[in-house]
Amino acid sequence: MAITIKDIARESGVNISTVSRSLNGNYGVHRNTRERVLAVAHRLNYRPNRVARGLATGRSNTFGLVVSDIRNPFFAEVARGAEDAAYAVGCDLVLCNSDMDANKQMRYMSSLLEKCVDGILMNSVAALDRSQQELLSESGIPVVLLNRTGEDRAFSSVSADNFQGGAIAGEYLAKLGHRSVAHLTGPKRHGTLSDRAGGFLKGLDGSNSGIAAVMIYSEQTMKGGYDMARELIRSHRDVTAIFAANDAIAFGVLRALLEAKVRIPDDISLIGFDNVALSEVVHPPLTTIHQPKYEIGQAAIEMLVKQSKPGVLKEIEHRVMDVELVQRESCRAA
Amino acid sequence: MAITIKDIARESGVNISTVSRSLNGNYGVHRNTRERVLAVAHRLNYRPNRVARGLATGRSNTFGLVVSDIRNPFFAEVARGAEDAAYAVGCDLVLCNSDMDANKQMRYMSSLLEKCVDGILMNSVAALDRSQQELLSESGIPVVLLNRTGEDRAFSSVSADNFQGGAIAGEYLAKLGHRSVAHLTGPKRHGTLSDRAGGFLKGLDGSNSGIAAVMIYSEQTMKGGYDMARELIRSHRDVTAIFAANDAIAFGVLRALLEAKVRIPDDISLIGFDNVALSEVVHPPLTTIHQPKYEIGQAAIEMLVKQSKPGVLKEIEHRVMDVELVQRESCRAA
DNA sequence: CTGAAAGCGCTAACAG
DNA sequence: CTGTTAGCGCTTTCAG
Repeated sequence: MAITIKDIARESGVNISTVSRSLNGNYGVHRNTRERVLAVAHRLNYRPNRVARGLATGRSNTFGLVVSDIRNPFFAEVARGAEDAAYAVGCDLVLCNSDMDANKQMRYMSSLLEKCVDGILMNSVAALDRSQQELLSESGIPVVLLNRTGEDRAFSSVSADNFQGGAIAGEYLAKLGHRSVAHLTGPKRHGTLSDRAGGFLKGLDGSNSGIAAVMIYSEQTMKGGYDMARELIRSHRDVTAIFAANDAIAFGVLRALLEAKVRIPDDISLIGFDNVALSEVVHPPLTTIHQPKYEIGQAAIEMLVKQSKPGVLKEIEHRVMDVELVQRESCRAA
Repeated sequence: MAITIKDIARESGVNISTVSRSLNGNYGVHRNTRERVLAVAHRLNYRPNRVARGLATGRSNTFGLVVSDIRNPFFAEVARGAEDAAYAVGCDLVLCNSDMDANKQMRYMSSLLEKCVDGILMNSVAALDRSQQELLSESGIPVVLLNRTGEDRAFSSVSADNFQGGAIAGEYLAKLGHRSVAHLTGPKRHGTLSDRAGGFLKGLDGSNSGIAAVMIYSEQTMKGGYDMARELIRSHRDVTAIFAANDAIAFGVLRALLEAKVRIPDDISLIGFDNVALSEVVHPPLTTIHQPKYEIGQAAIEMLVKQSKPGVLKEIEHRVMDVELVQRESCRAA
């Protein structure tokens, strides 16, 4: 049987509420009493029961983290930032993998609410549907959405400045003198990716040189990148630069071009987005747009912490983080 | 205010204990009563409070997962397997990153115990020290160690068959006709890595051809691999094959050899260990020893689930998972 | 089959 | 400053 405040109360000859007070805040309790109590607690190797405390206070000091798949390096990085931020304030994180499956996501949300988490950080399947929105609003629990700026205005969000990132990529390629470029990306209507595409076009256009951009849509994976690149070199032999909507796509492109004996950057320049760890490992090291993944996770938890403070009226907040160009070796002047 | 069994009891004109019984499917309640109660619960959109239940039952339906860093693809994969297994039995996982720091690890263990988790899965910093062992044993909570077979016989463990994996690598290289090989690995005294090294020597030796193996020790990271490879090609020009103790090291080797214009596999063959996702993406695709990461996480949680069942006397269990050779393009006959 | 009642371990008024 | 007393929401004897 674990030892409880009751034991330490008996042992130190005070009431359990005095023990509780001594253990927690510095409210009115005599120095000597507190020290005695603390000593006993230490001697008995007391370990508070956080479940009981949670039931009594209504706060669990736990946040839920719902990502599509923790194996995705992007989310692993976000998760690490989130976990560190939670650890810093004495909270912990329960990990959920939704696989972008609306049902699973719903089940996880229920489960998290039942556990009385103090907040939820998630990259939702898509804009939340009505039942999910209701579930969350009614619960009154703070939520921060990942990569969902703009939509779901009912909830806070944090994401990178995807539009700006796309624009930087476009400007960079234009400045290097590329006049025939391609953008390889995921599904056409995908918030994050659409922003990158829009920014890219805007960036290219900034040079006022009437650059043509061929857009190819597929899966936002390495396989998708591989397929799109093969299609591209078959159908558009004049393209001299490619902007891949994320690094995974870029890796697929790398592979396809390598197989086709198209040299990077000599024949075609390539720029990615994300700056995942591997991007500096591949050959040639990938020039890409850095997105502050760790900081995104961190910021999200900080928002949750702030919003979950009792007495704080939670106003929704949209935070967008800066991105930046990381020049490596996959791009050169046309 | 969330609705509780009290509300649904009042609403359906029965006692809360009947509600509890109906909800939990425990027998001893009339069909009609149960159905009526369930209907009301549904109508009121009842959501059980798992914290309260946890306090009453002493079980939290939560497991702790302590890894050094979730950004390490190996652990991300293990975590995914673990999370899926937990999800399957209605439990969830709290994620902890220890950074291989004994203090952090200790803090996390305390925190998990305070939360009354039903079990802990962890890759410990090293053999657990006395205070940690005591803490865990006294808590009586089941623990499964990752990659720690053999040591800490006081706790269960699950890991890949590292010795066997090393042996396979050794046999493979020997069979390809390599007579001068090198093993690039991490710290000399590292359980997992030592097993791989030992297996490797054994595998080479099986060919009875007196193969010489130069051993180089450094960090088990890409950087370590890079450094070791540079040292190797400077000091041992005769080596024709390298066994990297893990894929990260192998990636570093890849990079170093590429820079030094040493061709793989034409000049030097390279084999890794782990079979992380990237290993088939790099150039050339890496031949490596596959280790069932997902299954390891899964198996570990299953062991925890079994051991945490009330009434089951927990006997420690050591499970070692099979590994296998994945032939790709980084090795060729000498 | 169902109700009453006693907690699980801790916090938080409210008295003194 | 400290003790008393209610609960938090749910499970679980024990009666009936």
